[in-house]
Amino acid sequence: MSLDIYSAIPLHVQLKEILIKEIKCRNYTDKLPSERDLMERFNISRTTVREALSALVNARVVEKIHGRGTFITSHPINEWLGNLSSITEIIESMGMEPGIRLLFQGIQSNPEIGKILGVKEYYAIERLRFANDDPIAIERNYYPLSIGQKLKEYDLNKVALYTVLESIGVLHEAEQLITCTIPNAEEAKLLGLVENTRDTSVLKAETEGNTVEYYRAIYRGDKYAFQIRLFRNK
Amino acid sequence: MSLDIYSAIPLHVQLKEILIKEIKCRNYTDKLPSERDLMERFNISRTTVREALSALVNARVVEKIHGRGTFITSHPINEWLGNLSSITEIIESMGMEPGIRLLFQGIQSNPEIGKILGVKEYYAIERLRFANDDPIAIERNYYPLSIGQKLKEYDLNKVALYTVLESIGVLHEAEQLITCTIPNAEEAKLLGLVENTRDTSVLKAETEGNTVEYYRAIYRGDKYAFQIRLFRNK
DNA sequence: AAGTGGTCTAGACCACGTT
DNA sequence: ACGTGGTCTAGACCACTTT
Repeated sequence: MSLDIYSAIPLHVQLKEILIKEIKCRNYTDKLPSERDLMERFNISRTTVREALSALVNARVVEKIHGRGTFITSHPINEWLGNLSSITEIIESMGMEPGIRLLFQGIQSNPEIGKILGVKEYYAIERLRFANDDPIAIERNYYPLSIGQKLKEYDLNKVALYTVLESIGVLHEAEQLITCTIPNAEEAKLLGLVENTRDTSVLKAETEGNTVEYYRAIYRGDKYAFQIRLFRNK
Repeated sequence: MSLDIYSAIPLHVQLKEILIKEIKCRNYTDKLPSERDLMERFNISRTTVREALSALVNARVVEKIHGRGTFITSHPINEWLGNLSSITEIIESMGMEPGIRLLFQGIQSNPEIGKILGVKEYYAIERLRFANDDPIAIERNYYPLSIGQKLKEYDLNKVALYTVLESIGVLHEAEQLITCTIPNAEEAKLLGLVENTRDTSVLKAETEGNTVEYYRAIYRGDKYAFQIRLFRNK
């Protein structure tokens, strides 16, 4: 793996992505190579190395310790687990009935997403989430094709996804590839329920006298992931 | 306002703090000086300027637009205000009675915290927060000694802190130095109410049949601040 | 003493947006 | 054309940690 100095993608971004991949592949047990090592290995200046590392520090992927080195904060799998079923859990805890409708299931090849996942094609599942019959979010999950093959057999209109993943024994591999989004402002409007207030990160919906608020809550990796927080007003 | 090159505080940190101050004092209506302007004004390299600005971008205080300049995202003071009293507000909005008990008030000198604040000694206030007589959080606020001097005279068992800060006219300076934490797992256990579930960022408490959940929610500035979200389960 | 990250410089060229 | 931020270099010295 090396950098392409003719690429339009900045070197520090390229390096960052390589490091993320290597961390995910467990190439480092705990500690990353030193900044000067990376500098030599990729033939770039230390500033550029530090720029890449800064992004990772910022994304909480690694942590720097003065005089000791750069360390992987934790393998992010466990944290993901909590999020997988959280929409259902939170809706339930509000005394509302969670619902799911499958929008799409099959192979996709969006280059932007493929780049993040590190593959060309992937298995996508898009589902509309409900709380008391009110659509509140679009959830998207992306998996490697191998896992998608196994998912075909299940009725994803009813079953919680992570239950399926667990039952076919691929929960841990699958986790790293999942992204889950709430609607952005445009999508939300299409759903007919959301009014953009301050910025795209805080949305409000009025359903049956209940004000439901959405917050950006979880930052993961180098891209945003979203988790829903519901507040029932009264 | 200028930089002290002999100070132990890095130049980019000094610059960052000056810029924060100037933003809060409304010295800029919308747009910050260009990187090259700041470079000349403070006699530092552009790298250092960019390092300071990066921290502000990261903290969502400013936003950079390629080819146009660096812009203030929004005057961040109001948002802070919301957080200052948010614990009280949220408890009230749940129909519960908020309470406060002062645990400690005085000068402290924890090196770790001092480092964050950029001083050796600081004035600390630790308060236990209640919802319906149930302790739910420990709140810690740190201030420069000058402000602490003035805070001594108030009964912090009763008064909302930000009301005091406002009345003595130091709200704006104080803001940057406040940190507010919910109990970590260990502390929570000492409070006798919380069971750690998945990780330290999600805690649950069962009080009088109500399940209360705590979430890390808000990232502000260069350090973490925390905001509590309560969910009453029916 | 050696290795690590932290800070800082001076200068270069590129890409984008406004005038 | 000009000003802006974006990227990148090569080198320096400091502060902290381990050996």
